[in-house]
Amino acid sequence: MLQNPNPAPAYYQQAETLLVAVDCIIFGFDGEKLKLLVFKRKLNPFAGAYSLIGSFVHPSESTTDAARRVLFDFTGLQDIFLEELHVYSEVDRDPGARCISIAKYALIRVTDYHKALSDHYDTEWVALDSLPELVLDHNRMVADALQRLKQKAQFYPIGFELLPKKFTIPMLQRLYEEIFERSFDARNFRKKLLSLTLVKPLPEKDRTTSKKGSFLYRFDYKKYERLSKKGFQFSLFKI
Amino acid sequence: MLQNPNPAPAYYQQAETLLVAVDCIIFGFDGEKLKLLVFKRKLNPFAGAYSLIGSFVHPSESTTDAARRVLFDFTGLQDIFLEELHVYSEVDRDPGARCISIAKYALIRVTDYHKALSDHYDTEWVALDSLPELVLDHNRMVADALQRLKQKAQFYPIGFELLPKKFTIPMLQRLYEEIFERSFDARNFRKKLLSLTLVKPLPEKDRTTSKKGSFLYRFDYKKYERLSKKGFQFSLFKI
DNA sequence: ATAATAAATGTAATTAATACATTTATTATA
DNA sequence: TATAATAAATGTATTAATTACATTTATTAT
Repeated sequence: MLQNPNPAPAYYQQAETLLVAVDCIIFGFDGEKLKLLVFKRKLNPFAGAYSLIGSFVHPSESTTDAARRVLFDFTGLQDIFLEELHVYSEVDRDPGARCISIAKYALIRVTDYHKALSDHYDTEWVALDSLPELVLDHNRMVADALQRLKQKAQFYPIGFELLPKKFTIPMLQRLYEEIFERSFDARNFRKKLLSLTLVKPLPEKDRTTSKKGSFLYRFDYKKYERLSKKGFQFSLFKI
Repeated sequence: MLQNPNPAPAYYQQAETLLVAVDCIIFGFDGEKLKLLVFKRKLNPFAGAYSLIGSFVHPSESTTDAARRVLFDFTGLQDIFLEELHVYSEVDRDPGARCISIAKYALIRVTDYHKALSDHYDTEWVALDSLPELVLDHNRMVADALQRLKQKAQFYPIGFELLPKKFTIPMLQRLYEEIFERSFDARNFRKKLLSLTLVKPLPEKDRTTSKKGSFLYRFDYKKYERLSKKGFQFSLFKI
């Protein structure tokens, strides 16, 4: 990286600064439905209304730092899937101030979340198909994030971030059916998944959904990384 | 959208503001090679160095407005493909000031650019495989944009934004070979393209590259929009 | 012992992708 | 005016991937 040869503070000083926020679209899957974690605001502005979980970005942190900070504060979770969605910067998007928001979406394992200790009891999981009205442009952010989730999940194995680390094939199928709003043939789904050889069978069964029980599997992230470096393209179905 | 019921300026006033910039990764294709439009800085900071084309975001404009403003200033072009790439916000990314940059990539038709009158003669097209060193984290931005271009071009018909509106099939194939750094079989490429029925044949030929001449086609954006709303997924090849 | 339930399994038919060589239209040159 | 040179255009057979579809299995509760 070139180092600045002639620092010219005047160049920067004549530019105007803006408020910069991050807002997190936090998805979860309870085994049945896709859910969104929202925040019921206790304080102004927008006291009593629902909003995404967010914060202003401090000068001493990157936008990723800020997002991870609020995710930790609100869920107690670290090391979760987090990816930038889009910058929302319309001049009139926030009537309170000129503020741009960098939206990021996160995928969390609801099972881990339940265990995690959070000091926030003002968060709520809501079903994506019956979202409340959210403040500002947050409903738009959620709609965009959902579209991105669909796009991304079609060619990247990010669905596994929403399941417990040990999952069954029927669980994964239900998640895919929920994300893509369509059904899959159980035989073909299983066959295609196993043909990728990216899930490792475990000698254990999950017995919460049937008497027979269903074998548990684990996604092999290392193998996926190796293959994708060689040009492998993950996909479980053709549109 | 909920309107702010209790404006609370104090909430905003206690937050710190940041400098926000946009930087544009501008791709072009000259029929042979992928090119990047860069700016040779005449003034400080970084006088004499190469940089992406960018600007600070004014409080009175969105980040898209800002990007379109600089694109127009530097190329004279409007209505070009422009999409957000990523927010670069590492605390130490700019030694001159705490400044985040929203990188956007643009695809332009070099043929149009040559015609456009621009009052900037300090821009240069450089080949992507022999990029100069750029200021700050701009080389990283270009690398990320190139990766995004590959990803996006695989499932969206954005390659057509880099070609003249009337193009030949061999031209398109050369562009794809350049983007994906691989070769395609001319028969299979043509067959696949025509099977999508998204390019309309014209009764004209381009004779700049052969004595025989090659028929010109036009991409049918309206048909593509219609089909993609029904779930159609554009793709010219399997990885 | 039987009923009930979700999990697990295989094959044939269809569709899509790949590999591969010759002819065509045209211009420049002998 | 015949020939050489050049890039464009074309078809088929093989292989791989996707789809459609119905029965058996393991287990628990009755």
